Amino acid sequence: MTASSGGERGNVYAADCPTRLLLDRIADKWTVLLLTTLSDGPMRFNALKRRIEGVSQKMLSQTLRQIERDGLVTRRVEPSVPVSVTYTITPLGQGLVQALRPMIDWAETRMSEVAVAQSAYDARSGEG
Amino acid sequence: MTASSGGERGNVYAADCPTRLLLDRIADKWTVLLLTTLSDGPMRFNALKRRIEGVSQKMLSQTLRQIERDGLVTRRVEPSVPVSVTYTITPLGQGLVQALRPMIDWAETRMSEVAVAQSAYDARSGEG
DNA sequence: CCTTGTGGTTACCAACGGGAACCAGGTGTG
DNA sequence: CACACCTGGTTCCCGTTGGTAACCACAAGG
Repeated sequence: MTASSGGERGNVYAADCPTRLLLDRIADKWTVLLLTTLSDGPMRFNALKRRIEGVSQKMLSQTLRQIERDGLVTRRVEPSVPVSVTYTITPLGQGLVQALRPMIDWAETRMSEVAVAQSAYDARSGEG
Repeated sequence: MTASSGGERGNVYAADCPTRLLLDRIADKWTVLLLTTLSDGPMRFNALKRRIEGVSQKMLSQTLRQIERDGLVTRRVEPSVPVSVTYTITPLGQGLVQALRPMIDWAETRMSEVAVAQSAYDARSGEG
């Protein structure tokens, strides 16, 4: 093991550690997809819904509320004819997106290797 | 928006995109905690259970099975007296841990700012 | 009047996750 | 020999979570 690689930094392993609680929240698929989408620029509720395939209104409003509370996005309501709600990423949220980028890059570049590993695993467990 | 920041890289927004499926899997709290723990060195089942507070045997074995299938860790069974099962991270898994590190660092350094934002939000929604 | 669009909330139900019991197989103890 | 105990799981039960779809309010358009 390469000395202090992953263990003693803060204490993410304690269930009561606030960093762990935050990590539980940002290591969430809808949060990641929403933040990366919003890092492209402000977007309205239904635009987000159309952009991110498979997200339900429920999870969309719920996750948006959550990341708004965390200070990662701001919610602006324009009292126009059909009321228009725009979500904008904050500098704090932009910082998180930068931190998430390596993970997304990894998923994109290493995906094929993972697929190969999965096939090998399935073949192994198939034969016994 | 800073040109190609978050949108057109692959197409993580399509539900059928394999990268999105992989992202859904690695953006998971137990996966993140397990991989970072194992990046410190091989560890046995119950050692992992003791180290990561709050994880159930069920989720532990389930998540370990999953990341083993993904080629991120290897599972070695030693037929010793009480059978001993050791999990070791693979080079592929180590690469992912490196990619996850910025996210964890962000959580640790920006946590206080998030806490402030939450208090502000709660105060706002409380009064109005 | 009904339909379309906005941004949600709510009811209902399936699926996921946690807790604890149970399992297998050998070891130590009385 | 019976019994509890260690290992690493799996299974059962149940509560919480998330998905589906309906409903809400409001205004424009036909």
